[in-house]
Amino acid sequence: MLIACLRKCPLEMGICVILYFVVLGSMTCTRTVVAIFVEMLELGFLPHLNSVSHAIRACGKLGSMEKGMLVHDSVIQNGFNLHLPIANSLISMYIRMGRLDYGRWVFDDMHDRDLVSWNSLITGYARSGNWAEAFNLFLSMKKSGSWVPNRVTFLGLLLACGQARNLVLGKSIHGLLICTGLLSDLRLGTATVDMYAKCDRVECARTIFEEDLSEKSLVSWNSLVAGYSQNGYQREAVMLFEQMNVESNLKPDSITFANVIPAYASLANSGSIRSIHTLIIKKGLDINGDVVLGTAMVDAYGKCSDIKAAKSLFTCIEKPNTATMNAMIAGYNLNHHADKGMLLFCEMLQMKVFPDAITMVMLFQSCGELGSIKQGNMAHGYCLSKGFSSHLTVANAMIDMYMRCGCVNSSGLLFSLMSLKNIVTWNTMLFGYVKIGFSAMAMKMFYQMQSEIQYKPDSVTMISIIQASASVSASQGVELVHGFIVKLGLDSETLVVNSLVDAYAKNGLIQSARVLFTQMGQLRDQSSWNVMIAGCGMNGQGMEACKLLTLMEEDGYRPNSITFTSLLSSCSHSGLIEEGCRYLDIMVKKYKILPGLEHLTCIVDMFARAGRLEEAYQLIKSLCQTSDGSPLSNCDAVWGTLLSACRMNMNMELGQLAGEKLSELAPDNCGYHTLLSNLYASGERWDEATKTRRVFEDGMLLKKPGLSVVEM
DNA sequence: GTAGGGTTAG
Repeated sequence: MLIACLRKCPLEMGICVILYFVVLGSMTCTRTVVAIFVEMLELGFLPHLNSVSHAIRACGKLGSMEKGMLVHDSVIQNGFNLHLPIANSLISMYIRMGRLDYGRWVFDDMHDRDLVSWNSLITGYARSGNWAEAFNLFLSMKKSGSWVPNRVTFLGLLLACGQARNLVLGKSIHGLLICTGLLSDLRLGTATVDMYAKCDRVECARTIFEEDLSEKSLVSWNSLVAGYSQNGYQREAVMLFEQMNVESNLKPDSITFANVIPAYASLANSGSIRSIHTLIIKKGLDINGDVVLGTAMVDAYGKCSDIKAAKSLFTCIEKPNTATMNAMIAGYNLNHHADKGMLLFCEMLQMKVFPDAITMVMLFQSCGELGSIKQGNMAHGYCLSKGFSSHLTVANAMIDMYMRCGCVNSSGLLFSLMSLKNIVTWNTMLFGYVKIGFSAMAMKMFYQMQSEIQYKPDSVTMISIIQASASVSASQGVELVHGFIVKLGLDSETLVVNSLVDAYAKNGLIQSARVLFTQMGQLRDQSSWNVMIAGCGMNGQGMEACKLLTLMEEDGYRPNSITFTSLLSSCSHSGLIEEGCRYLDIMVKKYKILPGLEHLTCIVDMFARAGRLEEAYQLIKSLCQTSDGSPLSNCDAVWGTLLSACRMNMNMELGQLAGEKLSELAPDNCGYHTLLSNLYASGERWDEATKTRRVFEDGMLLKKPGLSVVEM
């Protein structure tokens, strides 16, 4: 309608209409600006310089390459390309459309350039991740000698430095900003904070954030939160986020959340992730529409073992992308639903969401978790066909998959064929060998690794080697590896030392374990205490274990579920029944920890060892049910322990009760049926023994393929 | 006319 009217109007009218819509500025108006301009061209009007400029910007905003090129054609036909601002507009139009190649073409074709031309292209390259070209252009600009970089140039360069993690150049720009006094500029100051954060120099970023930024924007806070979060400083990220909410009057946006959520996820439990979720909704942010935010939340739920919440959020995300899929598959793998992870991968292909190298890593994890070599081989084939197998992390995941599936030779072959390896490659092989009991092989690899100077053993390597050494030459092995650890300077790593304490204790060298534990001092964490308590237990020093709990509390550590498992097991091994019961009571009443299967099994085992089966039975009856009287899930293992104890003590009556309970709870489990049958047999109650055996032989078990009778 | 910040693995 409007265009029909225009046909009858003079040129000036067209320009006025264009200006009117430019001022209005909405997307529909932008479309109208382009439509009117194209119509004017078709009607043969010679466009005015001003309207050409507006039309170019409108095309960039619209992202229409077709219209953009049409306008570009008219520019050339009318010789407007010689006009510097018009050529510059064309460059930014193409950059906005993601066509840097066209932008560069316009740039190369220009007779005259100004600082804007250079800046547009430098920033364009930096934003698209081609930082090398951004630096090259900057050098050419300096070489031409006509231009002095301004704040826009520096913004582009800082962006490129961050992406390239080029700290040397980043620092020199920082220096230039100090000399020119530009650091006080909010945007430049923030960009400097961001550059240091991206180059893993969070402490420099923090100093500038606090000392040089007199005013802080939301982007300033977000950059620093991201810096902490992405460089492994989770606590600092969370603390800064909370500080921001208290100190500044800025409101966190979706980017703030996307940055801080991974930090919360690696620190917190699912409860606090749920509260973050509520907070996001309260702030009115669109978690389903913003795929980056949604993905971060799916991942966080997965990491905190709340797979239900992860799935229900995942299904609500409107346009899930590759990262979203990867996060969901990771969640499934982590929570023992690798089968679902694999299914999701297939769905992903159907939905035409294309897998990337990370997806491949996740897929191999699923195959490894399931021990499914058939699927693993298929995934390997897919990887080869899509060219992912040259990725180092993908190849590492593949080695791990073959190891987990028991195909040691395939892993070995892959390893020997890899021209590019890293420490993770070696660690994967080492850990794989240790897990399947090939300790000698692991030790051999460790020595081989040390002969190749480019691979320096790290704490992960040493934790595998500690385990391997213990089984290779028992006590001597641990001491030998301890020596290596000291030599490598890894004796200040808590995880490594905990592992050493554990290995000493497991090999009966409780005195060495104790000395090391005492030497740890500040290095001790909660796990150190747990390991030492368990170590005392397995060396028959139950009373020592109990004393350690008191010391642990005095040291300011709160015992957790694992602590009590170790302690109860210690009491059980040392026949300390009264102490065991007391600690169970302390665990429930003082520390509000609900007894899990592992605790109950220890307690039953403790009574059973002392032949006090009746008490064990009463205890299970009272503890193996939830508050509404229904049985606790998976509590068959506890009844199994009792049944086993009954057999040892020839207690027919209780054994029968336990057996009945088990046929209710785990009718499919061959082991329990055999155990009961053997109990009857040892009491010479042959009829019942035969009957029990027949129940499960005639029953569903034999109909299940793959199940075989396990003799106990 | 050019302008800073985000998700997934190891």
